[in-house]
Amino acid sequence: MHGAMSSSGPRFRFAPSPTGMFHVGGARSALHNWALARQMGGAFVLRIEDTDEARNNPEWTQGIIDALAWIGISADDEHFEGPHFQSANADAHVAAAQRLFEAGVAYYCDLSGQEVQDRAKELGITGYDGYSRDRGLDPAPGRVLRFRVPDGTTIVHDEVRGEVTFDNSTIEDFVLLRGNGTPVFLLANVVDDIEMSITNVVRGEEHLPNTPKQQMLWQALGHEPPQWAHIPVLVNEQRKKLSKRRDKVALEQYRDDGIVADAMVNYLMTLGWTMPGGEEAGSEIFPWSEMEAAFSLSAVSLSPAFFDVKKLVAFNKQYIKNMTVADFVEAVDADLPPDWDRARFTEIAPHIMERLERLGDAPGVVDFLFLGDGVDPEIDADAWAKAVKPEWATTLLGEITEAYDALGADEWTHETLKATMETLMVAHEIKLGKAQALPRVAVTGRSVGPPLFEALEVLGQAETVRRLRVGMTRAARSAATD
RNA sequence: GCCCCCAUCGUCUAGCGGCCUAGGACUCCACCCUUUCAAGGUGGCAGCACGGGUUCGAAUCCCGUUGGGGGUGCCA
Repeated sequence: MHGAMSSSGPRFRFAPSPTGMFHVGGARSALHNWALARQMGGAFVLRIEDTDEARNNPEWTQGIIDALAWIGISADDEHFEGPHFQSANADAHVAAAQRLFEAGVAYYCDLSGQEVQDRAKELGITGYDGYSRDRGLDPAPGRVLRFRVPDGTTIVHDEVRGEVTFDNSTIEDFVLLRGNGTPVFLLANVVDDIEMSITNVVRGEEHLPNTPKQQMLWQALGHEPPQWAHIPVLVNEQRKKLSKRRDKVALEQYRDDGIVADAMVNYLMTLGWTMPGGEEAGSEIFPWSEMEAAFSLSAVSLSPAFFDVKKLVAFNKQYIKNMTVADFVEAVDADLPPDWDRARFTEIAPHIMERLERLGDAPGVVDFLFLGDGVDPEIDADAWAKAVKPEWATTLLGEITEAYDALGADEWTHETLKATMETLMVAHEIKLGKAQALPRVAVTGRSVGPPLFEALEVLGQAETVRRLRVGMTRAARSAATD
């Protein structure tokens, strides 16, 4: 699973914490790293940040790998490296902290969180005031190790935002090691990046405020900081950062909802970035290979983007429509009841592909073909009432039924079925659109569905005629009650 | 409160001083086509937050205001 480390190109990383479902924002970030690593012949390093919280991760880790694979980030690809686990590197984190302490750039403090707050309130400031900076405390249980933030300013060079300057006086002496001796994210993250020779950190904007701190750590540890890049966050309709509590953010959920992976990937890439050439093409739909080659951080927008499910679905429709029948049938297989005849489904598949918003909608539009012979579909009352209303409707239904019944087996094709109906309808001076209404409801139970004649061809002559006859009976009953 | 970031149609965006009476995509509406529904075609509604500068000329540069977002943990 560990990819080749032979490449000398840039090393990107994706470092999710295994806290559950895979966030769509994380997916976009992963895609950016993936595109860059591949186009530059570098590495995409997957590191699972499993410190604390979720300790037993095999399940979640596999979930992350599966989710990545779904959007095309394959662990088998030569550019893929990992997964590495942050927890396996705990000793190095502590050792780095130790070095920082010995070098005098970090010091111990015995104030509890509460005490820090109380002092701040008393002093009228916010955060930690550097109380223990010069107290020369030794390590001891309960004492935290803090970084001694130097005077001056820290300039972060960001590939999407340019230069961002922070006045160090606004950065408090932050914690490196907790009272129980364990490292915090800020430290562990930097130490791991250094150990894994990461050269490019591309992550969400929410990390921008952490960056000066991490940059100082890189330097204090004797390394040149990586090339930073902070991409804008994804927000909901309230313009708030997508949150697991309020919003539907799990990639897996969209997958289960019938969103095609390529559509998700394509849509995610349009958020904050525009594929060159899209305007001329009049479309934003592009194959991954082209987006991967064209993606550039300097072209990424600076503002948060709303994750619009409507547009995602529009993309999904496009992708479903453009699938091959074989791929489509394979993709919806899991959504189909096991007893449905796959061969029959394959016959009708081309006719429903351009009508679906989501893969999961497929069964619901063709279920009338899989009822089994002799089983009547459930007739929608409103649809039926509307279809029988015209005075010619019942008469025409009868004529069609007899004509279809009289057809030879080799004549049971959608062309003949259509031509037969057209011949009969002229006497009533109506168009095909109206003529097919009642037969459609009689056979399928609904007023909308796949093209009628194609569906009837698949259904077969015997069952079609049988249902039409049932329809005749029903029509007679409708007339009686009127 | 403090720090940082951001600001073009409802949404995602193109635009990087004159090509902009601001272009595309999604949504919505109308019409055409049509075997229902879709798809497709054509057209339409809709935007440079505001105020000052700079300039012959500003959506584009500068300043301010307002608005939004992110961060302010011994979470990651």
